[in-house]
Amino acid sequence: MEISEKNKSFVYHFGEMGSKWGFNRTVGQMYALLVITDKPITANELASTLNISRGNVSMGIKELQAWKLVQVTHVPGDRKEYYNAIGSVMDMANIVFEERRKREVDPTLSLLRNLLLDTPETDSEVYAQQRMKDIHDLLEMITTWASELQKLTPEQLNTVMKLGAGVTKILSVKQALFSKKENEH
Amino acid sequence: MEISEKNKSFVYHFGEMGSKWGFNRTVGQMYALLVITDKPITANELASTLNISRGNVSMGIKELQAWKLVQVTHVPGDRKEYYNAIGSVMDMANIVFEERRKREVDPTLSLLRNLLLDTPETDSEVYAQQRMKDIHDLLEMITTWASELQKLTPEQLNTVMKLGAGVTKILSVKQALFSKKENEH
DNA sequence: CACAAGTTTCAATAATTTCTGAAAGTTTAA
DNA sequence: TTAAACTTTCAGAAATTATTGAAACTTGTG
Repeated sequence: MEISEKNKSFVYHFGEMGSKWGFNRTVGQMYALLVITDKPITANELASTLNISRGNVSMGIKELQAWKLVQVTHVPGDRKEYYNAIGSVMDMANIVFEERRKREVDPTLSLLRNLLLDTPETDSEVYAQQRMKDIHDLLEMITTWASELQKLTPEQLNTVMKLGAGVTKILSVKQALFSKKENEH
Repeated sequence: MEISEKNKSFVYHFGEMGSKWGFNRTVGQMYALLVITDKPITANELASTLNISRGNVSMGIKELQAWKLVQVTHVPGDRKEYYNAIGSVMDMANIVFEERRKREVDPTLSLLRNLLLDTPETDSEVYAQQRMKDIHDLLEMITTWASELQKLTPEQLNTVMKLGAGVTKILSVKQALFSKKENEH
């Protein structure tokens, strides 16, 4: 499979980025290539295009499947497996966030809850626990919010996202509604 | 410096987590220890408490300072440097997000903008560019949102977070109000 | 200045992670 | 049932990253 210079720089860049987001370089490259390629690709094509071994591709695909980021398809009359990236870019982001929540945030919350169970004795224990509670509450707020957002339909989500700079305006609208309702009582 | 079993498990856990968030294990441990410790700590205390070398501490502190996550203080009549974690837990989260944006997202956006400059020729180029554009737009949206949220006061932020999916309700009300005003013209 | 009390640097080494490629495993079809 | 066409596995090699510790550096003080 031939790859253009542009696509090459995209693929290499996301290889490096991947390594900061929980994948290794080659897994990042494989996924990047799958994302920008229209038709499904075989393992051998991935290997030769990226100059990596066949075994490495096999393990990388396995990992991407564990992340639910790639799909296997078959071409009639062909025994090879064809791989492609699942869903829209937004879907991908959701999957990665969700999966990292499960792998990193959930165990952290569970540890923190445990550590927060019994009451602190000394001043320094009080301090440490307060910090742990702050971390716990922040993580919980972020994950709650994220899962709320994931409940929205794509259109609703889009509306909310486009809001951008307007968040504060919404707050004032809410304020207005709220005080109005209060007055009606 | 003595460290309780609880604090030890906190510190070790955040050492592992740190390695998924852009730090290495010992830097994560050092930071975790600084975060839950009330009074500032010396480099030698960090080294002996965490069983790591003095040189390692020196490099770790340097990195945490580059992230603007720790501060140096001095005790009168003492030549040693005392370190402590800067700000609230929310401040820390903001700093880490902001810094990762600078280091990872900004270069990615700049690469993508470059790749999107000239017009695609073939169908597969059109497809690749569309994907790159989707990624670009999503990253831009997320960073816009993040910087908006950072501008909010803790209370406002809390309101927005608690609002969650309820944002859409407010939005539809806003929509209604807006079109009413339009009609009044 | 000279020295003591500290911190930083960095070459060498250790630890960890990633990658390869050959062998083993699986599946389909004749 | 056999063989061809493919995929997976995994031990060892290579590459990368983290850590140590001793030497160099810096700074404050008598």
